[in-house]
Amino acid sequence: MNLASSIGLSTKPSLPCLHSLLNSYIESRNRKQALLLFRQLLEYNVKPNDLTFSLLLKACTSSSSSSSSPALNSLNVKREANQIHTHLLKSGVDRFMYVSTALLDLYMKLGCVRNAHRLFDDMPDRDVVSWNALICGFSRNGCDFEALKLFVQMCKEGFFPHQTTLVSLVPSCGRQELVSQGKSIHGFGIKAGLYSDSHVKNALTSMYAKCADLEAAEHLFEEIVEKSVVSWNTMIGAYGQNGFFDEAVLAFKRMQEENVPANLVTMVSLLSANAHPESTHCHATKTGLVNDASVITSLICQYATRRNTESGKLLYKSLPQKNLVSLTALMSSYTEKGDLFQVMSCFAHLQQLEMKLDAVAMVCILHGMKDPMDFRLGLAFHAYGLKSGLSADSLVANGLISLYSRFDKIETAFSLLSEIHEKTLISWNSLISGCVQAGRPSDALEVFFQMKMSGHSPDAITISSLLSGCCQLGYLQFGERLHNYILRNNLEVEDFVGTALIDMYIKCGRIEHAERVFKSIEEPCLATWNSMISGYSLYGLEHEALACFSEMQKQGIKPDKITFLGVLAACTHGGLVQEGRKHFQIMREQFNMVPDLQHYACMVGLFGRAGLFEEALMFIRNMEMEPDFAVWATLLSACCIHQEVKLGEYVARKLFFLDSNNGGFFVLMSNLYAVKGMWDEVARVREMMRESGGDGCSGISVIEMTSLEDMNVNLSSSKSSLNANAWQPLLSLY
DNA sequence: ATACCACTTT
Repeated sequence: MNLASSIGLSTKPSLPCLHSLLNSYIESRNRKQALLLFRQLLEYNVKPNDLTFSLLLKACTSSSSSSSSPALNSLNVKREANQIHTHLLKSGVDRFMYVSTALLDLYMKLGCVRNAHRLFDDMPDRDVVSWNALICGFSRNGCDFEALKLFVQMCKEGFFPHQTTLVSLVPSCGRQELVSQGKSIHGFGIKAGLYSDSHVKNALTSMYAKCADLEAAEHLFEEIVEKSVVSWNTMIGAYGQNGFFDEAVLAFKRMQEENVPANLVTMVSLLSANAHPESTHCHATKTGLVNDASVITSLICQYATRRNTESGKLLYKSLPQKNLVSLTALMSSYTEKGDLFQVMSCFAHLQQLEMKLDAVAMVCILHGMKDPMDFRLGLAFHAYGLKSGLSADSLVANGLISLYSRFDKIETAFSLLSEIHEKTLISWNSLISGCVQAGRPSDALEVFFQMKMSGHSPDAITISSLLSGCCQLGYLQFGERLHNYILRNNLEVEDFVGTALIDMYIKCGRIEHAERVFKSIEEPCLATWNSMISGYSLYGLEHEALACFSEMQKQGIKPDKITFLGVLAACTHGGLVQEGRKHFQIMREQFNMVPDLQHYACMVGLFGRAGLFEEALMFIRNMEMEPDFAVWATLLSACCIHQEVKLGEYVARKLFFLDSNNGGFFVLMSNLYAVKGMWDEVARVREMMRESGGDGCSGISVIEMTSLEDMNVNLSSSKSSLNANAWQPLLSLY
């Protein structure tokens, strides 16, 4: 095929003419056309010179650095770079330092660090710019130590760094271990007079922010006289990355007051700092930035975390070029909502577009399967993972482990774990928390011992999973050992571990220990407050629960539905009718929450126990949803307390029609008749119970010996009463 | 003529 005709040239073109064509392709960022033109030039036997190669390389770099080109790292592009390299050597243009430097830069942008380094070594001459390109390349490809070493080597060889050198090198120090190197470079810049450039200050600001030294970042930022968009973006990002979300939004406002127009990075940084998607969306629409794919994706993500799937969907539709990241964000918002159907239609959409899942998208889908009905679907995606090779990815493997354990297929989860070559702590944690969530805490402990034997040390996630396993088993002693482990290893008692510890002590009957842990936490999070409130409530300490609730609000923590469940339960246990009414009202009116059935059941219990049956019935009538079994059962148990036979019978009938298999109400009814001495009725209920095949209630209690001495006594006196084997691993734990 | 700072999804 004649390439010339495809481009539209019929006669042998002159070199200047080709150069001006190349220039136009650079402007339109058309890498493909530039390459075609180059091939055509070779067909016509036109000899390219240094400028030709310079333009060609420029066309390649400018196109691949733009985010619109998804194939940045594709094999094709790398092969093209190699071919250009060959032609460059053949035509002897490699003697031009600037052309070789441009090629070096292209290699670095494609991630071919070794090729770039070799090219640098082969260069007969180098200047500061070649050194800069090399250092920058290493730095951008994550080879931070090498970048620093090269900087030293460059200085030793007598090249004096430019401001550009520093700008390229400083990002390599954006991690805590290298902060002192970063400070040295900062000092070097001041001494060497390379400090006037705002680029250097921007880079340093960002570096300090990444090292979590926000004060230094702020200080530098204020030093910048002419703050550019990049300076502002850096500072917004700095606040966001360090969790100072309000400050990020304030910085954005200041930026607007100083009339610096925002760009797409501003929007993205602002959104990643948890800014309101609505107002950011509005700003992006006004400025036209909403047409940018990365802005749209960030918006979808932010809407997703707020479960606004509708806006996410609309935004996704507005994308001219669909991409997997946006779709994953959309899928995760459906996952959060528990709408697996929508997740699946996203997947179907993805297949229509002939896109493939990546590890993140796969994990997102796996995460969405929670219902036992979804298990077959889970198997199908496991198969997808095997066929596509995704299941080899550690993220996916861990996702599969927790999927199988969620469906109570612990054995499969075990074998998946055993197939992982390099088991990470995360893999072990997936299985441990999977076992706990599947209600198999003993298996979780078993896995934990295996993990210890394979040489891994537990982290906060391991510990908190195991602690919640202890709750299920009532293993106070093991819980205490875990607490000791935390203290001995100086693990931070933060949100998860703190809450798990408090829960464990509460469930194991040690409210005073729970209290002590709670008081040791400086800034308890919502979940921690919730645990403490419902703990007090469980122990019948209603006044402590209410005091805790008001203290929490004083600290500026906004309660959620779970908080109110604890608060209402406390009122119910303590018979605080007025307080209960008040808090129910606060929940609805002040916090705009729609109560769940559990909240209603609590209130019905509150009224019922106080003997306010009329109010209880009125309350049920006014509910905005159908009362469920628990709501009526609560009322029935209140009838037992107050020996309300007539109402009890009415409620029992309701319960029977709601769920005749749940025999709990037979027992309640029989108790009610027994209290009243209505023995014939008792017999009748017992008969009905036998007929229905239910056994009333089956329950288990878990208790634990309080000290090792007690246990040893028990073990020696009657071994059969306690499973000694179960304890052995606990005793030889550390 | 060649090099540079700010950036999202589990």
